[in-house]
Amino acid sequence: MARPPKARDKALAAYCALLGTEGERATTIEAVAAGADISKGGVLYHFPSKEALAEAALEAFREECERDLATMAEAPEGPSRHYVRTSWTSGSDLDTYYTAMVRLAQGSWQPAIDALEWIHEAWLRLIREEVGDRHAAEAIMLIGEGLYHHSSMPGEWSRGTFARSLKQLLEQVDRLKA
Amino acid sequence: MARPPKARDKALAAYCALLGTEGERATTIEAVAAGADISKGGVLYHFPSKEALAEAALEAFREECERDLATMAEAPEGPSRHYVRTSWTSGSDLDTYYTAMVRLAQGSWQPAIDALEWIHEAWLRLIREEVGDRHAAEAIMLIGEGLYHHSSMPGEWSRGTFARSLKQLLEQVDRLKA
DNA sequence: GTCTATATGCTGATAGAC
DNA sequence: GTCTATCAGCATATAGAC
Repeated sequence: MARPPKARDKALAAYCALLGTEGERATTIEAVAAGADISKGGVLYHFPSKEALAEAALEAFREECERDLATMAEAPEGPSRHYVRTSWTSGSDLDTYYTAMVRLAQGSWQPAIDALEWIHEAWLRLIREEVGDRHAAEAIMLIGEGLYHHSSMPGEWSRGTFARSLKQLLEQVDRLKA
Repeated sequence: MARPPKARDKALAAYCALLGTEGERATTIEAVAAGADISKGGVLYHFPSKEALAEAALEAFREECERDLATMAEAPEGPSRHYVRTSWTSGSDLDTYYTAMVRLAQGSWQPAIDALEWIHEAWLRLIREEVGDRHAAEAIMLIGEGLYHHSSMPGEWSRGTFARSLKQLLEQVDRLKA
């Protein structure tokens, strides 16, 4: 796994992006191949089954999470602000993998459900270490989740409304921290 | 439409429930028929195509929304608390239809996207009329959205964590209102 | 109004050429 | 490693019996 073939990476990226933007139903192997600009056979060489794609996405997600937890724990602005700010989908790798995991969990794929529970628990723990009050920490986390939920939704209204408000929303977070 | 056949209602309910619990991929006409305890042909008599099911769900959603907006506007506890409290999925009709709409929107179905933008805008307007400050209102709405997002997710952690906290989360809402 | 049986097309996966 | 060709199975939808 030192240097995975480029086609493999492209296919995995296309798979995650498609899940997020088009949903599980539209995320066929053929669509993944088209998105990655390779053939169906090419995809199935690197990922022998469709579930293998999901498993690879899961592993990549876990790796990005470890990285994110480290950054969040040491963020100069504090974990709460870091968490809420980055919940507004910015197109980062973590965003893409997280959205893909949510779609897979919504399709009742147990490994994704487990991974999401694990990361939510970890995120909440970091926020709570900063904030102290358990329920203020939960409220802050939920603001982040709400932001994610809106930003990962198709349509323009959410984007217009909350993108403009991010800075002031972080001030609401400060009010809850106090 | 005075008294729609019972089988029709059962099929529509099964369709919405399946979308929420199992996802779009698992929501096949056969699964809907099984959930409603009728045959595939029976489903397709009342809903000539799969999209007809989605359209019926959309209309039912809109009706529930009108009802909810009226209740929310006149809630003795105030729109904010009402909104956040009912965002924690209770199994109401609105919950079921809303979750179904979210899944359809995530599958890029434009009518669902439009309907969700409309209701979010309406909810935010009511909260803002009570709260005054635009960004406090947005934060409150996002707490509700976060709650919905967690409660509609499979898995036990969210349920255990937030179900116990609802009362104290409403106190956080009060802090933001002030 | 509801059923069974069937046609058609799409999706996941395999085989084998290059 | 990547492609094309092909198969088996499944999902949507239709036809027609009851």
